[in-house]
Amino acid sequence: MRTAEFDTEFVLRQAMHAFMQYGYAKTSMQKLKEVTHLHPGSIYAAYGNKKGLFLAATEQYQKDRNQQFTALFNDQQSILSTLKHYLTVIVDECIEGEVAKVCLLTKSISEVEGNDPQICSVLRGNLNAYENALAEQIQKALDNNEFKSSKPAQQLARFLVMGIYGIRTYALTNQEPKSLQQLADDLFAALVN
Amino acid sequence: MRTAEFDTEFVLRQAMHAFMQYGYAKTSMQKLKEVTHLHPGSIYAAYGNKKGLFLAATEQYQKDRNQQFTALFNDQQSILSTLKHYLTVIVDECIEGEVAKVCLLTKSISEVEGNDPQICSVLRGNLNAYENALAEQIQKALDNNEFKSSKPAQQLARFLVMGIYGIRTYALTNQEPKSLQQLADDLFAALVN
DNA sequence: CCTTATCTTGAACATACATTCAAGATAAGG
DNA sequence: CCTTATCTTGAATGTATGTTCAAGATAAGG
Repeated sequence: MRTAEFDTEFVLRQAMHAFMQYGYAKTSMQKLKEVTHLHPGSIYAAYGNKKGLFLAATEQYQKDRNQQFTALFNDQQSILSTLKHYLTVIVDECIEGEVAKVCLLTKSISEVEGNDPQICSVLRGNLNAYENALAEQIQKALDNNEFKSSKPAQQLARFLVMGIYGIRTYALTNQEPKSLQQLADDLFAALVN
Repeated sequence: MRTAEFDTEFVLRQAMHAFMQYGYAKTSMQKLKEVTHLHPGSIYAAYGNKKGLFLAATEQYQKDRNQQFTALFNDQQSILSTLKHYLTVIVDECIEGEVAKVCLLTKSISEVEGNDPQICSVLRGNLNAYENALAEQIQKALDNNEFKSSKPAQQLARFLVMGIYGIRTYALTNQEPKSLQQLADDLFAALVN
């Protein structure tokens, strides 16, 4: 008997960042070996193949994001002000060069859409859950009378995620912080009006 | 002396669709050979390498899109109603299964961002030109008193392209036509309010 | 109609890729 | 402390990749 030695979270976060930087196809097993400090045998024993490692890394990504999201929205502030702050966090992510910068889920689904239904379905599920989490917060804000809207929370949440996806893509064409922050502000204003 | 035999537009459009479907990395020269009906020697003689073919296909894509854009906005309708119609065209593109479906420019820049500065710079230029073309139309609409806004045309155009990028990405997670059209309507409403 | 420049053809090449596997190492159970 | 199950190691494998190149085909110029 013997137990595995490597730190799963470390391995998955390293893999996750590689996939974010290079994309699914262009992240070679060679690269994954390097960043995880694992030998092929260990990777294949633990995750089956490259796709398995990717899906595990996606799960870790989702976990980390959920934790960040929950931490932000479980503070004592109003939901609306937290939402506004959340948008600036996303804008900052789009700017800073070394880390984060893109959303693993949207980047990957854009790449593999139409080519790998299995991966797509997992990513779609994660992104739908994200939309629902935002809808829940918006519903709470409406219930608290933080703002009024003629539209249901679900529709507002959909508009919000559309805007977030849009900002992330726009950031690939224009990194100017002022432009991105202005988009975030305009998006927030459009949401609560 | 001898002149090339193949139809450039056919070749580039075929390559363009392959890149749209599979992405830059996953579109093999094998596939490109098949869809263009060209032998490697001819491709390499005409375009240098895979990247050259991709850039040429991108140029063709931009030409085709410009033509569509100009045709739409040069009709006799008001700019605002044309814009509204343009958004439904985009929504339809996101839905129909066989053709178009994604924007070659945003899909590609998302894939190669951080890995191929040359391709990125070309794509960024094309996307900025797109934003400027929309800004021009919005400025015209403002000049014609089709609507009023406290924001300059450039800011409105930026918000609009953000929304378009967002709709396209959102469509990867949810293909329901009603949802997408509602996003387009909400986006339009946010723009002109 | 012959020459010559250029295009077409497709086999060949080196490289990079995802994956496998057998040998060696090591921790837990008795 | 020995056994054994499991993990680690890294060389090896077969395939797919982007690219090259030399031979054959063909259109234009004189």
